[in-house]
Amino acid sequence: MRRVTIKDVAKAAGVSISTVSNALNDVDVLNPETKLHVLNVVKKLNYVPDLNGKLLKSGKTKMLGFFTTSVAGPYFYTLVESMSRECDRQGYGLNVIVTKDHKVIMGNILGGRVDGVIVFEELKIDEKDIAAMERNKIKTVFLDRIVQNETMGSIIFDSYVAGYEATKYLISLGHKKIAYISGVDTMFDSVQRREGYLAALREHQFPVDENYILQGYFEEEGSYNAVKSFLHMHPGKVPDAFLAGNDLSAIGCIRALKSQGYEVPQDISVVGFDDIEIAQYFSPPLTTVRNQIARQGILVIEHLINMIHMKEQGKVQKLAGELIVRGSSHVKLDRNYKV
Amino acid sequence: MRRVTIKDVAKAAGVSISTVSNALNDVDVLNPETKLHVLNVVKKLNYVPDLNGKLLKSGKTKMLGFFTTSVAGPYFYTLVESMSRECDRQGYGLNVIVTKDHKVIMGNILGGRVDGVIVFEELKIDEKDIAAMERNKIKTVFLDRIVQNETMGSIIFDSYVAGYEATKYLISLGHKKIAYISGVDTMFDSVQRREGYLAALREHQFPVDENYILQGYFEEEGSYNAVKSFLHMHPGKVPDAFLAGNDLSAIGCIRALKSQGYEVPQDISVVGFDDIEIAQYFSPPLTTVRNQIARQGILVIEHLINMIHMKEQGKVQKLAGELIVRGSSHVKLDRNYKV
DNA sequence: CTTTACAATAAAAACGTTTTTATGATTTAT
DNA sequence: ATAAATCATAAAAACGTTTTTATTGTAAAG
Repeated sequence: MRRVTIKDVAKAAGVSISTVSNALNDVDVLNPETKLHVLNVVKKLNYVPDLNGKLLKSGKTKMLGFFTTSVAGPYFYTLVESMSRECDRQGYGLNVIVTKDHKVIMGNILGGRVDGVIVFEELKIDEKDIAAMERNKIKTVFLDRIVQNETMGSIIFDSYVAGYEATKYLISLGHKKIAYISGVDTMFDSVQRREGYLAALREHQFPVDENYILQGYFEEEGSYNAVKSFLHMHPGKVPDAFLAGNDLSAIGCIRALKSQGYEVPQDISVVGFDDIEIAQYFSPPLTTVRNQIARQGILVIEHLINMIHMKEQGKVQKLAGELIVRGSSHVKLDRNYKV
Repeated sequence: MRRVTIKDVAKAAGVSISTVSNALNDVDVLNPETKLHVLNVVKKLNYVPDLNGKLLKSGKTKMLGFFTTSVAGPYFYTLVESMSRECDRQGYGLNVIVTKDHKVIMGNILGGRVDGVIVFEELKIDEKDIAAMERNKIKTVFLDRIVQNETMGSIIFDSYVAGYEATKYLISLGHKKIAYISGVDTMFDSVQRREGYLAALREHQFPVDENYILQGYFEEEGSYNAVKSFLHMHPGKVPDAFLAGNDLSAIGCIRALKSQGYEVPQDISVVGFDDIEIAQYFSPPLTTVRNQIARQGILVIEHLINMIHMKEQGKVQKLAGELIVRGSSHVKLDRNYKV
């Protein structure tokens, strides 16, 4: 049984296909009776317009494409969920393409299957690809790097501000000796967070002690070792607080502190970044700076659709983090004051 | 700057468009020299075939559509991740449509934008819709209900067996007063699990007490409240064990129990379903029945693509769960026995 | 040599729409 | 009363491909 097309409807209704099209698309040029008649035939034949024929003519797919190497984990599903909802709200669909196949990626992007593109996928799309996309005026939003031109923008987290705000928060609790557990020095986020931390210290005229910057490699184990060996080597200068490069580091840090008999947060406050899922279930629950993922998703779609509608050119937006205060941080207690 | 089409390539290469098409699609009818020449021009002009023109002709989009009301939470992202990978492996793309708009859903399904459909979306698609899909021979796999005909199949978890087995496990630990924290009554899984639970009770001639069936709505908060108010209203009949409709409910349940001074698992055992990521990090680590979600994702795509390739007719597959015993369950201790 | 077969390429049809242009019948204006 | 404007609908073109059919020119067969 063949698909019912507009032709079949036209024949059955005894009109031309243009009349059927007009009736369906509410073009007010038709005799109301004709229109009604056509719509009745449409219903009787269970006709549903083929979207492919439609889009071939219009050139618009009403679909956005999200290209990524994975959708696993809380970051991604929150992002996808939020993007999807915003797409739906604006009458678009979201195409999630999970692949590492460069040919598939570029074929889909340049092949006109989507009206706009969201890219999260480190390193795979190189300068040449971006040039090709720019040439074809493919509207694009990048999530993992900064690109900006007429048809391309970026929405990234402001790790600098996050580091700065987290440090200021610790200072506001009365802490004076604040250590930072660094991640990987080649990573943008890690460096930015540290710079924010240093800026906050400088602003308050706190001395910057190089020894207070540990290397935790963004991992629980690395952080655990770094903190433990620090405590061992500098028993006289135990910090009031640790700012860990991410939540995993914070967990490692807390474990190390506990193993040496310190209480968190009574003796020492610890703050992390990311608000990973276990953060709230950890003991103590982590104070951390959360990426506003859902908000990022909405901004991405808004910006993309604005570019598609030519209401906006590509721009770079930085999203501030959100401090979630939980149990791992505490106002500094006077040493002589017994709880 | 207009899009580069096959016409432009033909003109630039001095050949017909059919020759260009043949060169691109590796039809071995062309003079090798001609082919090479054409491909060079293609490269020079940065021509990329428009997928829409292509699919209009072929009638194949090489896209599968996943229709759902949400992608949030570990179940969905694991499923989407696994389906995506399998799609990618088989040369398909996955279209994730998150919407509650019935018109959008049916328009996309019947509009031929995808070659196959995966549906997870309670209640929205009714019998009439299914009839329309069957009439149009839309290849479909349902995840939340049983449908079977030539072009439609289902892959579901055997929640009944899971509920039954989990309950039997609790009974085997010596528990007698087992409560069930229900999810949403309109959801197939929730009902099935409860039926399995009831069947196990009946099999052991345990009385079924309606008060022991709480409403947790598949959420931590809902479960927390349900358990807390139960303990408040029936202080005399505290259960030995709770079977929670999913892991989130189990967590809410344990929190509620702890807040009232009960120890898990020493005083009360708690078992959940799903084995979400935090299940193993929770304190205590959750005993739970694991859905083989990743496996389900692969089976879905396999079945769907088989139907598309006419290698298979619709079938119903039930996937058994797997009991993961962790710290939240414990053999029943005699009340007089002091640990 | 002429016919037939074949190879290589070009031309045309098709996919299902929307949109532009054309046509014929009324109505309005002069 | 005739030309112009309007209305309702039909016909045709277009979107970018693939596929089918047609047209060459050349080689093999008789």
